[in-house]
Amino acid sequence: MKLALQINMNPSLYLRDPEGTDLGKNIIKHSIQLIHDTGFEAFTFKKLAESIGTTEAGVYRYFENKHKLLVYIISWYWRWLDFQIGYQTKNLTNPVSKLKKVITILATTVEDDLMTGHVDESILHQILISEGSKAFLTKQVNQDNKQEYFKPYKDLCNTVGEIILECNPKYKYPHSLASTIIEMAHLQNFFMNHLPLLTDFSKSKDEKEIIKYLEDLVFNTIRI
Amino acid sequence: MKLALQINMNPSLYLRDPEGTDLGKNIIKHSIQLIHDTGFEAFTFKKLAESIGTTEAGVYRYFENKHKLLVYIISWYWRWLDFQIGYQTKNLTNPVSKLKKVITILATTVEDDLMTGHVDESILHQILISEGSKAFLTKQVNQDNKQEYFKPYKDLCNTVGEIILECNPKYKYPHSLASTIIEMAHLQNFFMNHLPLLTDFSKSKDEKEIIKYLEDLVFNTIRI
DNA sequence: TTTAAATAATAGTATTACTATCTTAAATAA
DNA sequence: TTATTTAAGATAGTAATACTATTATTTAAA
Repeated sequence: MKLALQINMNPSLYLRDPEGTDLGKNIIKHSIQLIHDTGFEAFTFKKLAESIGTTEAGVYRYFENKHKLLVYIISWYWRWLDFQIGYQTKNLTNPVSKLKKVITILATTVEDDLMTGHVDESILHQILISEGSKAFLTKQVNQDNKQEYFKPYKDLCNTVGEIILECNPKYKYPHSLASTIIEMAHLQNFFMNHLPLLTDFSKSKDEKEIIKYLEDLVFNTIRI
Repeated sequence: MKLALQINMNPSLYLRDPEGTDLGKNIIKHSIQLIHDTGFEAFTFKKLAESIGTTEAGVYRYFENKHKLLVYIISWYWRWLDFQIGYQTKNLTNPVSKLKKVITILATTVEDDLMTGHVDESILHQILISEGSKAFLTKQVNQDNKQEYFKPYKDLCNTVGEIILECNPKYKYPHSLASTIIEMAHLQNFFMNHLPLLTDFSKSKDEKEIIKYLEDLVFNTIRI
């Protein structure tokens, strides 16, 4: 018996549902690995096809282009994070503990979740750090947004915003603070590892420091 | 008589100094316009050459590739911001006023500075919002960093960090908070205009709201 | 005035980002 | 069981990108 967590995705992101076939699952699995290894700029469908053992045309039958594949992968992770937050905070009654949990989830490199066979969440977390913002920092962002490509991000932001409001119902900027926490959980990690002088964690290079920084930022801001 | 502000750039960013010739200045001027119009992904040296009225080979004599040109442009703006902050805060004695000034400078779309003939700062500000993080979110970030490409960003971050410490010498994360302010001044602007549900400024779409959010964030965090 | 340097003009290459077509293999329906 | 749809594999082709190289022409400095 195998438990499976099914995350449902926006169908206009793909031509054929990658969850439905072995080749599809391989496309997801190998693209996560390859984007992580080479970076999104150098990532091509040809290299992906080679690493799977299929042809370029085979990949194109599933995804129109590499941008949509990136958005697929990134928004999959946003949904997964949203699910994790719901799951890991559902028994907590104290909103401050909830928010601390949220920060920890966002800022910690996760272990591979066995409930999602072909997706390695620990690599996905790295991709979100390095490539995440490339999903929306494009000229087509408004069109993509109309197609609801970023709904998972908005949902995640909303979940976090709700918890912020539980801590302090009068706080005026719950969504902005939520997106700040999410983005900074990733960006401070990138800076810590690659441009350490932009952070105060250059010595330890420890994720726990990022968590402490974010907790200090958030709880002072909402005055807890 | 013409006042000119000369910003000195890292020579390993270019093959020939673009500040030294008309063609060079045209490359900077038109690339700022073209990157803004088409986005960095669609920006090519061929299109740039056409818009200038020169040839592709002409551009390649100045810059090895479009990534270096982007880093050149972005780091020019970091330096300019750093200069602006120094200039506009030098007569302020109160550190809190200084920090407010900094936030305003970072979050406000500037007007074209006439001291820098061929550079339009208001467009550059837009480029920083949409393309800025692409300068460092690459696989080559460590190499680029060794070449000191991001020194202007670090200097800027340090300037802001110093002012934070003037406000509260005991605050523990001046660099991280500085990079958070800089990044969020840009990203909240992008979200406000393209993904408004990730912010709390969806109705007004007013930069002043971002400033208020950042001031609230910063001064509560450092407990002023 | 000579000479060196910068630019313009042109051509060429490997790779990328696709599209199209045709064949084969596997699953399903009649 | 056969017929038929459907997915996958194999191959080819194209326009654009990201360069490099070569030669000719103009401009500027010695």
